[in-house]
Amino acid sequence: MNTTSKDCSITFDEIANMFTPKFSEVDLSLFAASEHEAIGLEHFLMEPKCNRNLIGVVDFETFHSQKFFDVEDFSGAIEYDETKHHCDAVCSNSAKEVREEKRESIEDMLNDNVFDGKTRLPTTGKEFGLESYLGNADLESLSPGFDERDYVAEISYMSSASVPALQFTHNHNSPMLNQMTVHELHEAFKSVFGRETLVTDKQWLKHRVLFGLRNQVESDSDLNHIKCGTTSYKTEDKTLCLSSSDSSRSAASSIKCVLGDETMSLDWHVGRKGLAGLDLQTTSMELSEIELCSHDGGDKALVTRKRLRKPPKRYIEESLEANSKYCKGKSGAVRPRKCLKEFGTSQLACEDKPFKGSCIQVPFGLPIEEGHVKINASYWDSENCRDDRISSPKQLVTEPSAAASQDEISEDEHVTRSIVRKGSSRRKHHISWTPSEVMRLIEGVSQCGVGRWAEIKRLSFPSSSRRTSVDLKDKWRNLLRACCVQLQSKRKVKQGQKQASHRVPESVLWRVRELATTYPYPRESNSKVAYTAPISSSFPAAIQNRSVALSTSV
DNA sequence: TTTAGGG
DNA sequence: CCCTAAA
Repeated sequence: MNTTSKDCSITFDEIANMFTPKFSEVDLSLFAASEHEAIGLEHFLMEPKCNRNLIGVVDFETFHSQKFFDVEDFSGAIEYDETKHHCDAVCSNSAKEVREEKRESIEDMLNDNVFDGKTRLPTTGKEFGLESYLGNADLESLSPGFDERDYVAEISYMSSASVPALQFTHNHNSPMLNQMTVHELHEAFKSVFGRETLVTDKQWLKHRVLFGLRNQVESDSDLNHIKCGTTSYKTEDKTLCLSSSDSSRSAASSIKCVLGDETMSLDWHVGRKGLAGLDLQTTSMELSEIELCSHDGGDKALVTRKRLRKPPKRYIEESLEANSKYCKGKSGAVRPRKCLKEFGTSQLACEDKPFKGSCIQVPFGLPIEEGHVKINASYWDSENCRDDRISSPKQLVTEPSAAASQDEISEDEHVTRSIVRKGSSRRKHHISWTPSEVMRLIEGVSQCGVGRWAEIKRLSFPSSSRRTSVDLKDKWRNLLRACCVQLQSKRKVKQGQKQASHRVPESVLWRVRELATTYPYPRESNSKVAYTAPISSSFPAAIQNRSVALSTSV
């Protein structure tokens, strides 16, 4: 957008400034159309009267690169049905109405299409026709009955005799036109547009002639393309067009001069680029590069300019991944295990950070954190009643009582809800161990022994997708730890009921201990065994019996 | 794949 | 719970 202020001297500075902040928010793809800005400005802004509404036009041209050409053609006296149609419709309104309308439409357009960071390249012919027309109408304060074919000439009539305020540096280098007198320019204008103009300003005439010529040339060869309105603006061969353009012989030569000029204006670059037959999208891309090149560095290495491409596939995938992950986490969905490896590091970044300690498996006997799912005594009381069959309607997360065989499902439900409750600070995929699971784990350990987690899983957690052997191992480790801690704390400090309610029932702990002694677990077992010895005397009879039964059953 | 162990 | 090394 800097280009705007550059290209358009003085008068446009203000406008450029107005744009600058907006553009900074948009992604670079916007530059795709920036070169048209210059064109559009050249084309329309030369008109003395148009300053006030320049913004709309500039924006429009800027961000609708495709349309630009059509606009050009339109003003260049091209038979454009679509445009005509709209012209007729719009012309029924008063000039002021049109102006307001156009203003609004352009603003909307900008808001909708530009500032969301995307330049909507594909546009329908109708859309374009209307918009472009409105843009022009506003500029020129068109009167009813206006015919698009006479558009340019009309501008001449309508415009005051004041000197065009805008000058464009890249148009100053047309030797031929520069040498022409006003009269000659008028002649040229006439030959190009088919009618005369009252404007006597040399610069204005020069620009008009240039653009008119160009439009003619392009329209001659590209009328079909233009008619589509939506389609790419493809030019076959500019040179051919020129020679075949008999509507203005002198103009043709002028164009040649321009083309041959070193300081060829950007729009000509555009035109040439278009020759390559690129489709519109590509073309606009190229154009943006050109624009950037010629204005930023001024170097001519147009081709080598780094493209402002869409983000690489990988980037997109990662973004999507992140988004979906985010959604998943929000909804508390249980992620399939498989995903773990696929998501790898990025997952780490997401999950490990917020986790940090707040998501550690609730250690039985330890005070449970605020946000955690609360397992009150009743939870375990019901558990204690008789082994596997836990149904604890009192759980905070009202889990429907279910048979042990079914609690996979009910537990899933429970877990899902738990996660939601836990909030964002919680680890995403934490699944609380239910009493039934713990009991089954203990059962499994008692039968298979510590360390045979895969087997335990097969026996006690069949078809459970969410408890892997690793999970069992971890849980067992945690149980041992909890057991140790709880017993220890129990000895040291006589805690009130409150804490007791959060504890894993001693029966469970005892069983764990029992099993631990039977199947020593590396490290933990050592320290624990050493520690357990003195306690064993305090075994509750009932539990002890059961523990013995369990341990001996293996 | 499973297990052990660190984080 | 996650991750990884080792078996």
